[in-house]
Amino acid sequence: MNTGQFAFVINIKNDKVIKAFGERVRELRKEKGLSQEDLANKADVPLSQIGRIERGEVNTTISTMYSLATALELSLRDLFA
Amino acid sequence: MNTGQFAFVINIKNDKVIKAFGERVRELRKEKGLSQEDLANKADVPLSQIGRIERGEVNTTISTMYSLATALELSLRDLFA
DNA sequence: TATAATAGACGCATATATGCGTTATTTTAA
DNA sequence: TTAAAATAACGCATATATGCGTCTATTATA
Repeated sequence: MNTGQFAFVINIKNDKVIKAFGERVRELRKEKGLSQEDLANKADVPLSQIGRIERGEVNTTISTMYSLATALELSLRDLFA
Repeated sequence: MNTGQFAFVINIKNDKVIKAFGERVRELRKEKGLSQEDLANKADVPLSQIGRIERGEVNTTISTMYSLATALELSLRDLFA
């Protein structure tokens, strides 16, 4: 009958770090008074990607991190608490 | 006749940051007196990947960066000069 | 030298980040 | 409560990071 519920969990490795990074980006973005769209435009990173990053859904690359840091007027170092 | 030479350049975006990161990893690894293989084992990152990272050939993810930082007994923050 | 240790350089498969677009949901303000 | 703004959540294509293995080249040491 197959009426059950299903859940899938993928990509567990260092998952807490990824979540924490997303929260940090969100926090920094708000401190600067930017919307996700503002940040997307400034950093030249797609809006949908900003969302995925902040929700901790993706394992962001250093290149994207650098684009975000620059848009937030921070050093790469300061992206990390 | 097509006897010329060809060269391909890919993935230019933030390329200097990627190079600088590789150099930083190499420097920190040597400071700790570790071979690439030592670091690969400690961080549970494939040896070939350590090489690619140090040579600036790959756009490393935060998850891998965290594994490296931990193996080097550093914070993620300190992976950046 | 030679030998070992280390690093570089491939090739290949798989997983997934990115990039772009669209629609739904939630939040904020009027 | 309604409209607008912001964010979430999809779908899909493409590029590429990772993971694993193997082989070559370089460097250090006996």
